[in-house]
Amino acid sequence: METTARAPRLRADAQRNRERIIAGAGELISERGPDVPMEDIAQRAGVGVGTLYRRFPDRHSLIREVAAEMFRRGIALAEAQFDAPTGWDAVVRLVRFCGEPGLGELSAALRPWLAEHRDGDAELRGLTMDWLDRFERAVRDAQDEGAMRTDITGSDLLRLISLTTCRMPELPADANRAASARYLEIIIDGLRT
Amino acid sequence: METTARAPRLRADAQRNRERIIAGAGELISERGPDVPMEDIAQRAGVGVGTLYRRFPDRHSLIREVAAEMFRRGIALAEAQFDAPTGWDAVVRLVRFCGEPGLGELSAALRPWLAEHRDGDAELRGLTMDWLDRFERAVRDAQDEGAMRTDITGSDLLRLISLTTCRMPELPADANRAASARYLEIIIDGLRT
Amino acid sequence: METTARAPRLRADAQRNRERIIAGAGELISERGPDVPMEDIAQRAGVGVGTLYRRFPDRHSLIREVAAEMFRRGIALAEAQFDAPTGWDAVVRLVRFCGEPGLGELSAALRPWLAEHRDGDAELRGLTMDWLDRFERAVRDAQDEGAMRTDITGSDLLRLISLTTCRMPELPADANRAASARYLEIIIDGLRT
Amino acid sequence: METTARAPRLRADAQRNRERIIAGAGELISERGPDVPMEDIAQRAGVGVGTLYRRFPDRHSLIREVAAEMFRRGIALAEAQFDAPTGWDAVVRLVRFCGEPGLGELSAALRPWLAEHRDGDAELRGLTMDWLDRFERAVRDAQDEGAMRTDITGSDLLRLISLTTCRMPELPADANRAASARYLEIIIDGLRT
DNA sequence: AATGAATGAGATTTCATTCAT
DNA sequence: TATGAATGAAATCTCATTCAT
Repeated sequence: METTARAPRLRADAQRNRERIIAGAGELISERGPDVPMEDIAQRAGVGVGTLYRRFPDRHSLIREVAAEMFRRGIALAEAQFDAPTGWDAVVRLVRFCGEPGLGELSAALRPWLAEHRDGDAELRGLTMDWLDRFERAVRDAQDEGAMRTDITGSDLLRLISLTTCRMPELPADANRAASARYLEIIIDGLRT
Repeated sequence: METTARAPRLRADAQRNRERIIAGAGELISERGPDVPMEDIAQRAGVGVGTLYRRFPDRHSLIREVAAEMFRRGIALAEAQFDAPTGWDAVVRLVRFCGEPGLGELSAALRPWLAEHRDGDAELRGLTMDWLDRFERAVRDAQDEGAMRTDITGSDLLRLISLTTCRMPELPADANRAASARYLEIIIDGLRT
Repeated sequence: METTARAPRLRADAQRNRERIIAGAGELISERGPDVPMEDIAQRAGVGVGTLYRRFPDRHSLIREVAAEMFRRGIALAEAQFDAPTGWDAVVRLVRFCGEPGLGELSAALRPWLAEHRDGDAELRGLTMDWLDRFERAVRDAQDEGAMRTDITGSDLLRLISLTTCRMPELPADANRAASARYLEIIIDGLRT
Repeated sequence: METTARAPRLRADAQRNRERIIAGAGELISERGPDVPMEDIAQRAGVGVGTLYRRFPDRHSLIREVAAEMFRRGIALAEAQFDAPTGWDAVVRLVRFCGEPGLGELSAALRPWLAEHRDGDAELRGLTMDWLDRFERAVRDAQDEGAMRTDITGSDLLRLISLTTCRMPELPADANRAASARYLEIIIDGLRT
């Protein structure tokens, strides 16, 4: 199955570059926000700027793709949870996935950008709805099993998870890191019936 | 008592300019992030860039002041709660204050900047500690009164409040707004013993 | 009387820069076409690129202004011919003006650009119509005096004048120059009754 | 007889590519000037850039060939007029040929490029001289027959023909088209004795 | 002191040309 | 041989900061 679909299938090396660009861009955006220079992104991916621009005509379309890919990963993961032993396990895995440093930081860094652009972008809107949808379905399954408290919706839970990754500037850096892990466990515990 | 401390007290109009710049910068940073052009900030404040630079030698020192002022307002508010009828009332007011759209958005927008710069800036570090401190004191007072549950610290509460203002890009804009208000009430309710 | 009108009147030095930019851009475009680097245009005008861009937000709007100014000069000249002793003199002056190296070359160099953009630009359309109009009026005056043959319209004449400045690549450069001067005289002679 | 001369005769398909490139480049240059991207030229010709560069080592040599081919076609046409019933017929055909939309526009678009490069390029110089030569010979033949006025040389006539194709930006697009056809007829009529 | 013009370094983007597939 | 991916130099454009008015 294709990850990116569209367009007349890339040559193997080009596809590899595309993936490295998306991955590298994700890292850099996590570290330094969505304004990080295109040149740096190219460098991180080990390609020239030209290659970056051949794949993504401008910064906007690159960031868009980074965001889209992030949601696609989430959706694929949710999809894969069909074979999880129980619905509860599926939810726990999804929650941990969202809390992973890579993903949590990226999604925090993209939050303002997405708030600005999501509504004008049909595909992105579709992806976020899709993601939210599967996430909520997983939650409902766990609730139907009786394993998870029922006074919380999927989107409540997503919001709670974001606590995990946001760093409070009132606290020193290590206090933040410690708190994040702690919150993740608290949340998972708190979800049990 | 001086609001701004330091420096040889400004002429009245200069002081007014300074305030308009800080206020305007706060708004723009909330709307468009801390990279918004200096020229736009000056315009929003109704002054020329020259004036902006006369007051703040560079972008860093301006943002720093915007952040500092934000904490000073919080500290002043906490201070003023000495006369609140009960400690619980004081906490509720502080929580609502943090949830105010203006403030909540600004602090969300400044979060990455602060995470990056707070540690190298003694005054800012002092202010955040001071703010956190008074906030925690208010919490403790309310807890001592027996009005507030005791398994939550001041910094836990601050983090919880941030749920109130963060917009989830998975949700459409109005769903976010609705959720924010709802969370604020849930949090306040949930704090009661 | 203001040449450029619009906008809140520029400071004296800024106005001077604006004029130097337009003039320099006109020269460079004549010499090297409408694609000359903006950096070179700035340099020719003795300013930094930044200044160029402050005055003209992008290449398009600069070229547009160069073209507009060219037509404004033509219109002003036509206007000034009210006091020419006879209508015939007015026409001769206008014809020579169009044939002047500065103007003729610029208008030749701008021809493709204008063909592409004139129709989408109301002000430019207005200016070209205005110019054509006054030119034709001058022609009619000379014809009414009986000094000029009547089987040629203003726009025919304009087209003829363009012969004067276009260089035929089939001929060596000096043959072209010689031919140009010769054509100008032939045209003027040929217009007499 | 070879059209392209030089080089070790191309394979049939390579030859076809070469021709499509020249043709496509001619069209694009007419439409968008000699700076049109190489990638677009390749696309118009239905080949990859690589193929384009295999045939023409750089942009200069491509445009050079487009121009050369244009002159070669003119020369061939003039050559073919040996069998025209009269010299006058030959001239009329040549004039119409130069006025053809495809050719007229291309030659107008190439004019500045040729003015810049012709002198440094012996083959191009030779071709233009050759073309001019045969054109003038045709004119002389017609004049010798007594069918054409004698106060006009071949190069005057070429210049006149350019009136036919040049678009005056002072006029709207359709006025230009109408005028072009009209001029062509006027010129042919005007050439008669 | 206030203004907004000027500057130029740096970011974005394009495209001629080379080279791996 | 044909293709189109990769490259990087050069162009466009933005904006923090300085400086003349």
